[in-house]
Amino acid sequence: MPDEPDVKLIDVARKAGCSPATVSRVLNHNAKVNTATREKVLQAAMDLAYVPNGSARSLRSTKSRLAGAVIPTLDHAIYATMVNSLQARLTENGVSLIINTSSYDIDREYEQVRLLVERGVESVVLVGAAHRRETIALLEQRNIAYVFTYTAKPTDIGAAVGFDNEKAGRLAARHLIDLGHTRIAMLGGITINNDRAVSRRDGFVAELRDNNLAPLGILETPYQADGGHAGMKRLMLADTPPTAVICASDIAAAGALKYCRQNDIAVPGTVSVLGFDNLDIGELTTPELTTIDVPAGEMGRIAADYLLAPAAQRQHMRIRELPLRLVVRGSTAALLR
Amino acid sequence: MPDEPDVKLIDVARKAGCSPATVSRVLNHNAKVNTATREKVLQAAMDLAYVPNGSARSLRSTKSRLAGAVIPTLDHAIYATMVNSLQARLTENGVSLIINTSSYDIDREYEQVRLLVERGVESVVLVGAAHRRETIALLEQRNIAYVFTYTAKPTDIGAAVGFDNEKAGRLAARHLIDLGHTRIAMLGGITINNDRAVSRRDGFVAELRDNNLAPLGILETPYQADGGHAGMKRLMLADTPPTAVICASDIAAAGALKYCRQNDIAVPGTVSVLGFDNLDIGELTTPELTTIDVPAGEMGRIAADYLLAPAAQRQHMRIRELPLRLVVRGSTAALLR
DNA sequence: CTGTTAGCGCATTCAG
DNA sequence: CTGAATGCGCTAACAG
Repeated sequence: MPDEPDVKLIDVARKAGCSPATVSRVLNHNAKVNTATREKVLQAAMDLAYVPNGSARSLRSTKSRLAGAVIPTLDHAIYATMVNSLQARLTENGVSLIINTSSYDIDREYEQVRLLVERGVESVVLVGAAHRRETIALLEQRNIAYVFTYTAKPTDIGAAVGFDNEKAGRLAARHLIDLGHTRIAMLGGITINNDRAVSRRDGFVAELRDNNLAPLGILETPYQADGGHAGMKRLMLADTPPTAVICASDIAAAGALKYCRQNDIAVPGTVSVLGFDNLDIGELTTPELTTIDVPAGEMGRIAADYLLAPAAQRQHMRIRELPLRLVVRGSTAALLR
Repeated sequence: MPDEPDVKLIDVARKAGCSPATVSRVLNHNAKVNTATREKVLQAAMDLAYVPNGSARSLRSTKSRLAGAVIPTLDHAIYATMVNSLQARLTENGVSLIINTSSYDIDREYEQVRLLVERGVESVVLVGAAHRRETIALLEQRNIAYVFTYTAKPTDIGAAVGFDNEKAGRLAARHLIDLGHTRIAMLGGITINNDRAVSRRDGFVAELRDNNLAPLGILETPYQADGGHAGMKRLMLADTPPTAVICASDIAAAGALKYCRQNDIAVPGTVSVLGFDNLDIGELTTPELTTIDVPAGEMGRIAADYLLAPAAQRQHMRIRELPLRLVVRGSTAALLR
């Protein structure tokens, strides 16, 4: 099946016996076109298996129906889930999504955004509130809509949909304090270039301080089971081991749990473990994980709605703080005396 | 910062004191250009923060540097991981990736592919070997490179990178047979529109038959923990419960494990449980999961390499069957008599 | 309601 | 090595 010369709009016009403009009208903004000719055009397009040329279309109309997302990685469910719903919502509205990953590196993020701009995206989804000046400047200058996710902290100009990471850190600490713990450690995320991890840590520390407590230790660990495992080991072998540990993610928490199981450390008897994200895995470990729910899917959906909204309406949608929810399961318990 | 009128190639030319053609040459195929003027052009482009217009570029050159992927969902690590490495490899080579999801529906898949064609993608990644005729015809007709993943079964014309799903089914069965099991059930994936689940089931049944065994039951379950939980329940409450169960994925297997734990059914003492995919979660359950490794990341990388290769070379890369690996951990054991 | 005209921004001929 | 000219396929004005 050799490639027949691509059929274009003008071929459809010829076959339908009308002008290219009319074909364009039928295929697009549905401006008033006689029903009879409309049918003929549609028929002709069908017969010829016509597929419009998006490049030509964008070039002429300066509308690309393209959006971009730059996320740290797709290899973590919390981002994959967000992108999944973002993509679904955008596609429902005829917008295609280009995805790029930054590996948590804001310089790479900038490069990727540049690429997206080059591709002609009309909107961009970013993660977090910390970005290079150039990134934002570029977006502003090209008049591209953008929104930050996983944060509720917009810049002067940017919008945000997500949650307050500091509150998240406080919420976690609060839960453990309420259970009577005083020796609380954190197995936090890597804070370099990750403003969300920073805020959560700060919130955690602040909440302890407000209760005249100090963290027993703050370790940073990648969002992986191994990291949680190794971190828990360090924590539990210390002179003064914690009675409660806040983990950067459910994955890390599951790794921490594994360390405890392997070493006959009772959870939550000896040490309480708190996860973060509310991933599926939290219900599959033994004990099941107490965690903080991150509404990833909803974030994707809302981000899409924001970007799809007419520019005028966007003003009123600039901050969308989603509620944080503590999910209490079996891995945390009151401190035994 | 109001939107200054977008700077275009001709502006760069003016600023650099040369013709647009020269600027184009500098920015692209690096055809011989005097080093001095090249520098001036680069400088001017920098100063003006010039970003080329991709649409115009593609329209003129008929090269879009765009690829597309249509996968069932991003909400399952096995696909997200593949896409993650696919994207990384493509980006390294200046190709952007548009992602669409089909929800395991080949009619939707066709729609998405059409959209991708419209966007001008030069190559497409699909999952599995079962697709609508129209999908393949469209790709062939437009001369778009495409590759199937998670399968080693190419069509007459399409390429494939993945593994033999029937072998996977057989491998799973083999492991349990070797352990002395005869009452073996399957908690398989939904087979509608999923040729891979079909093949794995067929391989499973075939291997049993080759050993004069018949499956004790085959249930279909979505790739979720709940499904595994519910399926395991049905299986274990049957008149003749199995002594070994093959699950569609590690997620389902983890759900099955949970059911057993809740009901004091010993794993692997009373029943062995075999997972599939080798996700992180497999090392975090109790017991840890015996599973079959699916090289998702490698698939993405290889698929990218295939699509990036010059058309001539692709002929020699059409099938790439990756090895399947049984990962034995604690959830399977020899049958006790 | 429909056709005609004129580019969108760029890469590619073809001459110099 | 460089410039001038010519559309890529389509849609937005403007007439009719």
